[in-house]
This record gives sequence, structure tokens and C-alpha cells, in this order.
Amino acid sequence: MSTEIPKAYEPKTVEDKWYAEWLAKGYFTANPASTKPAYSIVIPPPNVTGVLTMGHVLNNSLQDILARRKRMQGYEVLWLPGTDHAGIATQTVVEKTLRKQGAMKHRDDLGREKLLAKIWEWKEKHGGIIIQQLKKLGCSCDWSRERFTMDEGYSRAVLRVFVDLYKKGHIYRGKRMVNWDPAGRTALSDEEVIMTPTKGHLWHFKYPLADNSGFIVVATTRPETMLGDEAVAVNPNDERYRHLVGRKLTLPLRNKQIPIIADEAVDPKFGTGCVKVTPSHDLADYEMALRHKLPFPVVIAPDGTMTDEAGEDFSGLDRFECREAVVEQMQQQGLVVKVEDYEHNVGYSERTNVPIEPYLSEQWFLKYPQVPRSTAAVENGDIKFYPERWTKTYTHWMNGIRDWCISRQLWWGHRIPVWYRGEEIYCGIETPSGDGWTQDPDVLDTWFSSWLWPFATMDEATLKKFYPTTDLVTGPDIIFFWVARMIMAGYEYRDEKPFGNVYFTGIIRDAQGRKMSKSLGNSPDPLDLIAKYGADGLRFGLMLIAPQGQDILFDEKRCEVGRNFMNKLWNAARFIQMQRSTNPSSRPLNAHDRRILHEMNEAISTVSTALDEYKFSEAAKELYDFVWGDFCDWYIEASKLAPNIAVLDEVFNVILRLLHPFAPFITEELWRGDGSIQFAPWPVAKPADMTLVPETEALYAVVTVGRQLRSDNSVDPKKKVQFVIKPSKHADFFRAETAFLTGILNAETVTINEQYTPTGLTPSLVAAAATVFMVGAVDPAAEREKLTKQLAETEKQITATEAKLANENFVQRAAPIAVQRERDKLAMLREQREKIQALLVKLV
RNA sequence: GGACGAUUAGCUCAGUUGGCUAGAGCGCUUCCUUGACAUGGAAGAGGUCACAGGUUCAAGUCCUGUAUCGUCCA
Repeated sequence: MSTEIPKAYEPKTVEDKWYAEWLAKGYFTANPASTKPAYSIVIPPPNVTGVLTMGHVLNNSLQDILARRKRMQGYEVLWLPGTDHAGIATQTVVEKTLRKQGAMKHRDDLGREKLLAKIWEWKEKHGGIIIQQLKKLGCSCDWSRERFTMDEGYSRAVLRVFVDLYKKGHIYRGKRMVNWDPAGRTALSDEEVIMTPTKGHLWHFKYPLADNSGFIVVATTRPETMLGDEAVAVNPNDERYRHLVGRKLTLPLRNKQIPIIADEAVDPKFGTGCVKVTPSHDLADYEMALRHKLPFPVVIAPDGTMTDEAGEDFSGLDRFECREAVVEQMQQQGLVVKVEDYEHNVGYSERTNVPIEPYLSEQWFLKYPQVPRSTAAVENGDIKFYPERWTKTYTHWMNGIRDWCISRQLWWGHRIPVWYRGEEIYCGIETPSGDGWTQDPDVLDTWFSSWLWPFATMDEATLKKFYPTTDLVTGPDIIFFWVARMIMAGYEYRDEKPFGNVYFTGIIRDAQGRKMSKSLGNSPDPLDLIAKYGADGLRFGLMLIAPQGQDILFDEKRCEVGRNFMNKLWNAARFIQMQRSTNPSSRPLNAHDRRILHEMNEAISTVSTALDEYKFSEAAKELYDFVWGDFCDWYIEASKLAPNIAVLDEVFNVILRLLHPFAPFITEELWRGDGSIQFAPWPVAKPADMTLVPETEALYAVVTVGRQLRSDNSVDPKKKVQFVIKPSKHADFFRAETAFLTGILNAETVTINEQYTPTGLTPSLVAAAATVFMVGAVDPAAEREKLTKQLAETEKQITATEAKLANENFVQRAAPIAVQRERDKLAMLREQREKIQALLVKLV
């Protein structure tokens, strides 16, 4: 390092250089043959065609901190990276692009093979961007082990698991009511449906009795489904309708006769107590229809349009157009009793954001394996959640777990390894021999591949060394999608948990608290932020505001804090560098040295404990305060008088090591030790020599008071003034520190005088161990006001403390230490009061 | 409807198992380009800790209830 390092830290010139070097040296490559203890994390695989979001920055910075610290602690670290094929998301994007280009209208125009070729093309072109971005962030992943869920080896593992679970009877095929996404034209799992309160209407329709002897009224939020009604149901105990059960109604618009049935499932208090029954388009109605052996006419097609069964007036209409048309015709026929505004929950597709259609279709389902064991593992702490409260959410879901619909009517993904020939079914990894087999056209839910991620990504040697993985860092929004399922898969296929600890991050929101989203445009591009503030600055700024398990309101201002901190660190290094070249000799430890060494030890313990407990922001905060406050504001200032290069180097060396997991680039750049800082040992706190440390604290308090005096009396900072310190203790120590005081207070002289009595008007303030006087002309009124204020504050505290000590109950029942603390405080306050009073007397 | 979380300075948040005179950063005010740093330094203003009860010698901290906001599940 030359002495001419720039005044401001320039991350750009540093970051790329070091990352390339780290890669070249293979520092991130995990060695399964290592004898070191193992530490491992698998990355939550981002969408292969996605781009880096603030959420990724948060999540991956945390993983990098964990991984880098463990390397320093002597572990063999594997951070396994990779990407996910994101079935629906990717196929939707590519299809949309192709439609825009006019290459197709619907995927059937292209056909399976051609569309898949296009998607692979897309993946080759856009895939991997996010990997490059993670590198920019400094992530120390083992890139030699990068995996993709559609890689050949990984795909085989997915199919093997399917076949195995099929053979064990966990996977079955059945005709069920599923959540259907009419835009994506695929089934979804329950977890992919987002329930949203939606304003709609409740229409009350008259259904006439078949013999025209009257009518009954049904209420519905979905008029279009009436075209598929097969009954009207009432509660068997409902006196109002009991006499009608078994009679027929004429279904309006369809001129079809349907029965009135009685079923326990009907809530007599909802609406009129009569519900229309649409067997094919509502889950509850479906079950009711099964019980009553009703027919299942399908009136809404998979694409959300009405079928021929809906009647020629409506066939071909979109389901929402149809709703209007039905209401209009019902109105014309005078069958609408009333329309109420009505808010109810509507399920929307997580991906395409259109309302879900309950749809009766043939799908594949998984009856989850290892449910009791997986539930117990988290409850008994074998797998630990941070923050712990998420265990409750997990347990709740596990206890109410329902079979998982794993088939998707898509092409991008792992194709279901099942073939049909007439009545025959074959399930296997390879295509069956013989003619006439056709493979199931559907693919598997993407999560059916990612639930194997912690082990399907590893070969045998790697598994042996690194499975189960140590930590997992992810968002609580995928606790069901991913975390719970990985636990079950881990037990089923490795007979062991997949990870020991799960750290759930908060969700990043914008400054107004809104979730970051593309459509709102409120998500900054992390790469822009890295360009402006440096990766280290971005990471550190984010860590400072990422409390455990709390959502994070992100504001670009946060990055400034991080960048400024890196610049502070840089300049501390410059200072040390300058001292080295001008003042390289060391000397015995003085009070300032001992004090900073003590604070350093405190910092080491605090940071280490915080990181052990996954309290990242606490660790970052401690580092910030120690570096900026203790080291720069006090120790470097003290060093300007009498530098001790050995201590400066020692403390700064520790600072760099503590900071390295948070800010890998700048710490490597400033590192002066052997080799890369990445393998420098994590600092360990040692018992510090406390000689003169309390005295030094008192000394710094005197400095603060001296500065206050200057400021209160509007003394120009450049003006040198005379100070007199009248100590009540530590007089010899203060005397020894006269030069320090003179320098830091920009004084002409500093005199220590236990007997000092000011002549005339001398501004003064009282610190714990001394009264500080500033000799010079002042405004007596201002001085009196200031002292009076200080006296009042002191009196207030004395009164409070006296009251406490006068309380017999307190003295008898409180911990002796607490009582003693109060007594000491009172003594100190009384002394302070006397000093102030003495000064005030002189002012009169 | 149920579960969980939040409510502390203008803003964003710390406040360990009850024992401070309730803290920090940003913002704000005043002064300062002094040889590490203006991405900086010094000083300062600013809080009935959401509300109401309770437990205790002692409550921001524990308990109960209420309100508002958020998330998840029905």
C-alpha cells in the first residue's frame, strides 16, 4: 500500500479485482475430504431467469455473513448455489413474449417440443444473470457446485422420488376439485392461491317451483354458475323449507327441472337459507352432489369461457361477461329479488393474479410422507427456527396438512414419469418398452423438485461431509411451500433432517411500508445501489436495519450510512498508514491504549454473541459504534498526540476481521496480515488489563464537559483558551494527561488544580470527577442560567433517588447491588450539587 | 372468526432474565474545511414509552383488556 491512498474510498476499483482473485484462488470451493468440521448452507434457489431484488440482497448477504464467519472460525464451508426453473413463472413469461412477437397465439400452435426449445433458448440467454449479480454482491458460494433444478442429474432425482412415492402409495391420481388458474390453464396447489377480500354483490334470485305454485329465493355471488345448477339445498332442520324438500324447481334460463334437497352442510343463517348447488364449479357443492348423486355438467371451460352446456345464449362468453348476461336476463324475467353489496374472500392465482376457478379434473396428488416426525422435529427443537415464533405457524400447517396437488398442465418442468396404454399404467424413470404407450402430458409442481434441494444437489462424498446442512436462510412466506416440504423430504430420503437451523428474514418494504413490487416500481435495482454505494456499503447499511424477524422499511438513505461507514474505516486506515511512515516506534501501553483494548474485547464478545444468536443488526450496530465512536472519535484522536503503532495495528486488525463477514471487499483491501483475510482466525476476547480504564472514562467525560463549555459560551473553535480542571479524584492521572487535554480541547493551557478558586466570573461545568473552568470573559446571565439548569436537573435526580432510598421496602427487598448503586449515585449527585451551588454563590 | 407480530424522539428502530437520569442513526438548529475522513468534526433541541386496569419496593420491560396497523390461516 502506498502512502498516497485516495482520501475517499472507491469501491469500484476494489471489488471486482478481489472477487476475481478469490475465484481464481478457489477460496469458496468446499473440500469434502477436509478434516475441518463442516459447515453448510444451500441457497434458496432463485428463479433462473429472474433478476436480483432487494429481498435477494438481504437473504444472500445474511448467508454470506454466516459462511464467511465460519471459514474464519476454521470450518470447511460449503455454500451451495443454484437456480430453480420456476415452472409457471418462466413459461408464462416466454409465452407472453412469443405472443407479442406474433410467433403464436396459444402454446398449442407451437407444440410441446418447439415451445420447450424456445424456453431453453430463453433460459440460456437470460439465465445466469442473477448468478452474476450475486457475485457482484460478494457472495462466497461454491460456484463449482452450482445446480439447476432441470439439470440432468437433478431431474433424475426428481423422477426417482416420484416413482418411489408412487410405489409406496403416497402418490395417486384422482378426479378432484382443484384450484384452476384459467389464465395459466393449469391446476395449482392450495398454497398457490391467495385469498383476497373482494367487493362484489350478493344476488338474490327467484327459482320458481316446477308446478308454478310459488318460488324460493337463493343468494349467490356468482350468477354465471347457475347455468350449471343441479339442485337447491336446504338444511334438513330448517322449518321454513322442510315441506319443500323433494319437490322440483324450474331452473331459470335453462328450463330444466332440478330437485330441492336437504343437506346438513347448508347453513340456515346464510342468505335465505336456500343454496343453489353447482356440482362442477364449487367445492362444497361438489361434495354435496356426490352425496346426492347429482349429475356434473361442466359449464365453465378450462380457459374461463362458458361451454355449450351453459346454453346457446351464453356459450363462448367469458365467465365475467356471462355473469352480466345472466343478471340481465334474470332481470328481464323479473326474477331478481334484490342485489346487495357484498364483500367476500376470493382466491386469486399467485402467479397470474386472476380469480381461481374450482375445477373438476384428473390430477396427481401426494399424501405427504414423514408428517409426524417432521412436526415433532421442529417442536422439540431438533430443527430450530429463528425467530422461534414461526414454529407455531409451521405446526399449525402441519397439523392441518392436506394432500398436495403436484401435477401442472404446463410443459416447462419435470414431466410426470407415467405412461398409459389403454387401461394399463406404467410408472418408471425410463420409457416403458413396447408399443402404444403415451406419457402423461403434465409436469410436476416446481416445488416438487425444490423440496429435494438440500440433498439432490450433492454427490455422495459431499453428502457425507455436509449433510445435514447447518443453516437455512429464507423468507417466512415460503415456510409451507419449501421449508416444511424439505423437512419431510429430508427425513424420507436421507432419514435425517435437512438442516439444523432456519433463519427467517423480514420482508423488504419501501419507505411507505409497501411491499416491493415490479408493478409499483418501488424496488430499486440493487446493481445501481452497488454502483453508487459499493457492495460493502449496501450490505452494511442493510444489516444495520435488519432486526430479527421484523419487516424492513428500506430507504436509499440507509445505503449512505453504509457507504459513509466504509469511508470512515478507509480513512482510519489512512491515518494508521501515515503514522506508520512518520511515527513507527511503539511505546509501553498508556491509559488510552488500555481503554481501547478493553473496548475491543467487549466488541469481540458482543459481536460474536450476537452472530451466534443470528442477531445480525445487533452485531452490525456494535461494530459501527466501536469503530466510529471508540476507535475513531477517541482512540485515534488520542493517538494524534502519542501514537502507539502496535496498538493501532492490533485494534485495526481485529476490526477488519470482525467486519469481514459484513464487508468482504474493503476488509480484504485493507488487510495487512498474511494471505487472505477470509481465512484469518475469528478474534477471541481476552481478559483486558483494566488499569486506568475507569480513570480514562472520567477523563473523556471531562473532555466532553470542556467542549460543552466552549460551545455554550460561543467560543470560536479556532480560538485557544485556558482551562482549569479542579478534580475531586484522579488528580495525578489528570495531571499526566494535561497534554492530551490541551490538544483535544484546543486549549492554550490546561491546569490541574485541586484548590482552584475562580476569581471573578469564570464559566464552569461539573463532571463526575472534576469541575472544569474556562478562563475568559463571559456573559454572567448566560452562565447563571446554565448552572441553574444543571442544578435543577441534579436536584430532581436527588429527590427521586432519596425517595427511593427512603422507602423501607426498597432497601429491604431489592437486590443489595441495586441498593448500593442507588446510594453511590446519591453521594455523587450530592457532591455535584455542592459544587454547582458553590459556583452559583460566586456569580451573585 | 382464529393465530402471530407491531405500537418508544419529526422518520426508521435499539432497549437482554423488571433495578437509569429511556438510547442510536437519519432529519433539524448553531458553529467549524485544525494534517485520517465535509461520505467529516463539536455542541444542541426534541419522548405522559398507543390507551385503561392489575402484579411489584420498583413496569418501556410482566399479566389482563381495548384501539390501530400488518402478516398468516379459515
